[in-house]
Amino acid sequence: MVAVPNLVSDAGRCETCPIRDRAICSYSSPDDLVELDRTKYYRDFEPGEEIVGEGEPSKSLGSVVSGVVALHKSLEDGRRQVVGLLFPSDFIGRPFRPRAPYEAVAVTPVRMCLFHRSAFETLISERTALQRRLLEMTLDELDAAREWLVLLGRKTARERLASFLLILARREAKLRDIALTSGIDVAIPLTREAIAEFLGLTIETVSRQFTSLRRDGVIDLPDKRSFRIADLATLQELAGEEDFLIDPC
Amino acid sequence: MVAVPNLVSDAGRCETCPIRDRAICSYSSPDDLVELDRTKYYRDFEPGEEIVGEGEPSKSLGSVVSGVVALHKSLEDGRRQVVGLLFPSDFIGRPFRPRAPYEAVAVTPVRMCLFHRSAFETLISERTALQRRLLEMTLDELDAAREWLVLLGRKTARERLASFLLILARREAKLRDIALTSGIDVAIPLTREAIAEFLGLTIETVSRQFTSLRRDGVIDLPDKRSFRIADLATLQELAGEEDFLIDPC
DNA sequence: GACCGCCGTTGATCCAGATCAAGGCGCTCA
DNA sequence: TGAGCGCCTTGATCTGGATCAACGGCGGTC
Repeated sequence: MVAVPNLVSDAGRCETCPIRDRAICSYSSPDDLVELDRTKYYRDFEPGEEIVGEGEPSKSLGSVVSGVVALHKSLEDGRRQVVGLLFPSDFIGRPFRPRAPYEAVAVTPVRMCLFHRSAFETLISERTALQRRLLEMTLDELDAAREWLVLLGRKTARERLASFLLILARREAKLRDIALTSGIDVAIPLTREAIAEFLGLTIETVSRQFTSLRRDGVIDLPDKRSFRIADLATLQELAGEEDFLIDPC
Repeated sequence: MVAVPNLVSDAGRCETCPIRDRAICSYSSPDDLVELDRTKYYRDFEPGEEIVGEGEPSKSLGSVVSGVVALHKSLEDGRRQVVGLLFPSDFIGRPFRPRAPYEAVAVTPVRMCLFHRSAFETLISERTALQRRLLEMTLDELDAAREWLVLLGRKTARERLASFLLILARREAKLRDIALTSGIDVAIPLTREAIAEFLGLTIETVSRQFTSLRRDGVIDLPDKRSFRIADLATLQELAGEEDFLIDPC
């Protein structure tokens, strides 16, 4: 631990950024990029560390560079629901509104590319490419949230887990630039508890559904933090939607 | 019934529009407004009439001027979930993406202020006030959708109905420009079935919860299409969130 | 190398809400 | 005026997932 443990002094320039072509900056001109480069800063977070507090005024906002972030909302009595799962290139924060209506927590080690709120609000007002990209990303996230409403409102526990596993598998396939087929091995970056909070279930039910899908030959479970698709068709049928998208990269 | 029954030839100009100061045009300059006025057209829809089909390429998009619109998504076996309830000034449609991932249906008689897709995409690219406003409205809708995720993921049937009734009551209070207090009378513009599809419940459960809230002195039910708040504090406590917003007008 | 704490699994039981079933009420239309 | 129908309510029963409880494995630590 050093004095300012999480501030990354120089982690690279925008041109070589791994999320350059998918994040909020992807429509930005070289000229814009110089400005972004000057204004941005990186910060790292430990698993479990809070990135934005629920209802707190957040001073900064920005993109996930690496790792996984969960957005939580809670009821007073402690019931919790994950309302969003963010992967690299996803954007966190609400320009033009100081306080976030949810809590953002690092699920894995996370690196964020951040802007101070006021600086970002200036940037986005002046650089229309940024605004346009943020609008598109927000519309995609809204579509994804609405898909999730169907899952929470109407799907069974088994269907929910199948949907979740397919999201992870699609991400993995896209990342490794391979087709989504039976046999693919996929990492599960969440604990059973986080999965339960995401799916609107309890941890016990999630565990039982894992076991049940394995017993029925839909998936293999080499260990607790990964799975292998044994029967893609069945998994897709269970998930109930061909072109499901939660993570609109 | 005339030849073109739903097209409203001249229903007014933008300056006198009832949603002028809340809709997507609310940041638009007088100059912008002239352009909008020239491009827009009105169309009326009957209750039950489809405004946009699920997965269909939609040729137009625009704002709800009056009435209530529900956004539906369905699973193959017919399970349905309402993923959004839109009131006057809310915007329907997805610029830069031709097909809607949901079905929009008029719940009451509805008047829409519409633009042809290509005309709107040109407009929004040229007029940054429009784009900025659409971004804000989309961010608000995303927040509202995430509130709804908590409702569907974690709330009981009773809490769900209480949350729904409070949304209606807040709208009514704002519309009539009065404080939200016990005693307020509120119209219910939805059938029990539509409410059930919104709350992720069955029609029987919704009906039972209405009866139960009435029996417990939380609400009165003068008739099936309205209610009166008898005990606001209890209703709010049940809903579980002080500053709940689903309709971000 | 024994203890502890965390995470996940499994079993037993319970219960909120779904499902199945039967009317009731207020319309429209013949 | 009464048949038919849409909408809603109420009752009886069933069940998927929650809850309560026990335990197993595994990594860290003294």
